[in-house]
Amino acid sequence: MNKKELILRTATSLFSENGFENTSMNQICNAANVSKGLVYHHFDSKNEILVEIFRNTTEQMKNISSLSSNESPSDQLLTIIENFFSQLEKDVVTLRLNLNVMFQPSTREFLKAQIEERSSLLYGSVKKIFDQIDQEKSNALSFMFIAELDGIALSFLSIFEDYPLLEIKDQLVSKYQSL
Amino acid sequence: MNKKELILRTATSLFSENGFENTSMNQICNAANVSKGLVYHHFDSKNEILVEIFRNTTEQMKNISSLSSNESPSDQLLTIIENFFSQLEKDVVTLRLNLNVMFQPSTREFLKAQIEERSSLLYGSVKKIFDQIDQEKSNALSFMFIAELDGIALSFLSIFEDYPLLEIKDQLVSKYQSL
Amino acid sequence: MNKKELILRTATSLFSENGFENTSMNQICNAANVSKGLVYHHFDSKNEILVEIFRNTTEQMKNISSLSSNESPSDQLLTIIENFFSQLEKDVVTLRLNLNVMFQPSTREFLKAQIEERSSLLYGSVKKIFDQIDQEKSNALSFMFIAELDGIALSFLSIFEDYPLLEIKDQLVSKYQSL
Amino acid sequence: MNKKELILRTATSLFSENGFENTSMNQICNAANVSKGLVYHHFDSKNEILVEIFRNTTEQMKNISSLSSNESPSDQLLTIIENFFSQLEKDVVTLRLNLNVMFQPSTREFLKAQIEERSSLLYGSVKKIFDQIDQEKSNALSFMFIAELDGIALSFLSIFEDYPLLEIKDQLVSKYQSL
DNA sequence: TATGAATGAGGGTTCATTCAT
DNA sequence: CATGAATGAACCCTCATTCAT
Repeated sequence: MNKKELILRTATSLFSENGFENTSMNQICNAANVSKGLVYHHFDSKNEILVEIFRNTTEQMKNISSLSSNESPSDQLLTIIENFFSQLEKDVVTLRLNLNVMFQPSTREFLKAQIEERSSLLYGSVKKIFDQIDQEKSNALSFMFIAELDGIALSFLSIFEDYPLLEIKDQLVSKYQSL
Repeated sequence: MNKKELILRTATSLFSENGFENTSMNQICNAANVSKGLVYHHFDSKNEILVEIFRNTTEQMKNISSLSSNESPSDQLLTIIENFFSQLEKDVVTLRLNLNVMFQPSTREFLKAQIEERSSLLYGSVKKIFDQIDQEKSNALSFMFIAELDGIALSFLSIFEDYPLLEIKDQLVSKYQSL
Repeated sequence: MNKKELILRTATSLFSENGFENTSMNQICNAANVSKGLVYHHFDSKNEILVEIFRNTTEQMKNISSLSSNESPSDQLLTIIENFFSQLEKDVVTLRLNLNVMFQPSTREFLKAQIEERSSLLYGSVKKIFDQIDQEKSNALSFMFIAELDGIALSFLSIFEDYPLLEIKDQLVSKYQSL
Repeated sequence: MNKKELILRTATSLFSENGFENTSMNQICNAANVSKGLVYHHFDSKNEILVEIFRNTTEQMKNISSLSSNESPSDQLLTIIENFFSQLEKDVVTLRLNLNVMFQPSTREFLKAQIEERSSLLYGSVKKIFDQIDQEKSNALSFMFIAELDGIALSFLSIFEDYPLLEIKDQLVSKYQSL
């Protein structure tokens, strides 16, 4: 079995559960049943582990979002919404880690480049869609659309069990399919 | 000036800037030009400082939101929106600290009670308004409304300088004033 | 009892015995019967301890060398020689530490300023004497004189028990008193 | 090129530059572009690398010093002086390494035998010369002569660029050729 | 010869907290 | 109300060395 991958997975779940700063290298080693030396053999630093986790996630996002389509604008939006909600249910771990890391000044700092890459990636593809709908307002509309998704993710993560995910999704779908 | 207040203010700005976990008691003492003993005279622990900061902010929020009104539902929403955006511009420090603290599992843990109080406070007042608009969907509409605000705050904090705050606000206003 | 002084003394003897790099903070703490935290309360880093030790020694050297005199040049040289040999016998610990630290690139690096200060201090006072003896050759003579002392210290430290310190001293004295 | 030789050379220059304790096996491997396994295939330990470097240097010294001659005592001294100064200019790396290693208690310990061998080698050949000059004082004279050379090396390494090597050499030459 | 994954003890440093004054 | 010496556990990281391939 690939130890490096194991470390990465273990770290991801620990970072997500305890937060990056509150996860020690020792915890990772113990959880992965691996020596400290090995972790540092594969990764330059604790930061670097997070960077690699982030890099991988970004890569996945790219692959998903690159599926260009010939659908109508509103259908494209619906696809994004669909992906977003299924992601939300499937991978709370990654979501929680992302938010933790983005609002922790120290981690945000050294992930800056990647965070910005992701932002512009998402913004770019959304903007392209809204350009077809309303050239003039497309900027604000794009930001609004993204803010809605972000806000839902944020609320969902905060309340979690009781969050009416389905109702909210219907709300969004009905709003954007009529465009 | 009151030393306790001074410590509180200093801690707030440091927590916001570096994150709670990355701010040491030493830093607070140095920045406030105060001895360690004094800080522990006023506060039981580092956690307790954060708790008190949070308590104060919550208190302010209560005062603001308690301004009950006889306005129409949409006007009430507009008032909330108005408050929200002015708060956004005025007090980025507090906003950043809130988000940092909410997505850090360790801090989230011991602020749980207060976080939930705030949530239900906000949800309660918003729900009351949407009940007047659409009894049936009011739950989803409330969550959606809150998600929009949260999402805007989040995006704003991420992008910051270039965020089209005014356009977004107009977008929101025009959406909710027509209800 | 002054704990800071205790730490300093303990560190000096350990550094001298094991070398700076091979003395751990743990060893210092144990030997001084003091907690790690206290050491870092008084000193910013392990390096800083060495810097302070060096600073103190430099200060002592200054006090000794500043005793200006109205003696003849050769008598002044004899005084220096006298001081040097008594120092050699009295404080092997400091001597060994100095040499260790000066020929360890890492330590030499951060003590650079002080090492240079000492060098020029010694050179300055020796040069002043040789200027009175032979203006033209005073530079080379000074360097030669210093080299002799350094070389003796070095050899003495290497061989130690069997080193004919007295004979060597006589040799030097008879050489320089005839000037 | 012979990999073992390559490792030896790389280690020599790294040890000289950073000091023995501050050079890691990893650095050596990277600098020599060689795997860890290979280094440990050729050398039992890090210490053993240093031992072998030292052994080689000692061997060279032996070869040089064994050139017995029928010259006059003072001419023999001049030859030694000549060799010493040319060595000084040619191979600062080795000189620096030697001094580093000799004043680091840990390394000194396991090189003890070789260091003593060198000392007695040098002392022996110098003593033999001074015996011809002044039987009675030859011991002190020998130590003095060696101390002068050591001291010059030491000063030279400390000051380096600005050291008046030539003047000093002249000084020495004129002193010993008149014997 | 040659590689590099894997170990684990130990390195320097930070930090919230306590307590005598 | 105010100081700062003192603690000790925990932190991230380095390192010489081993071993299967």
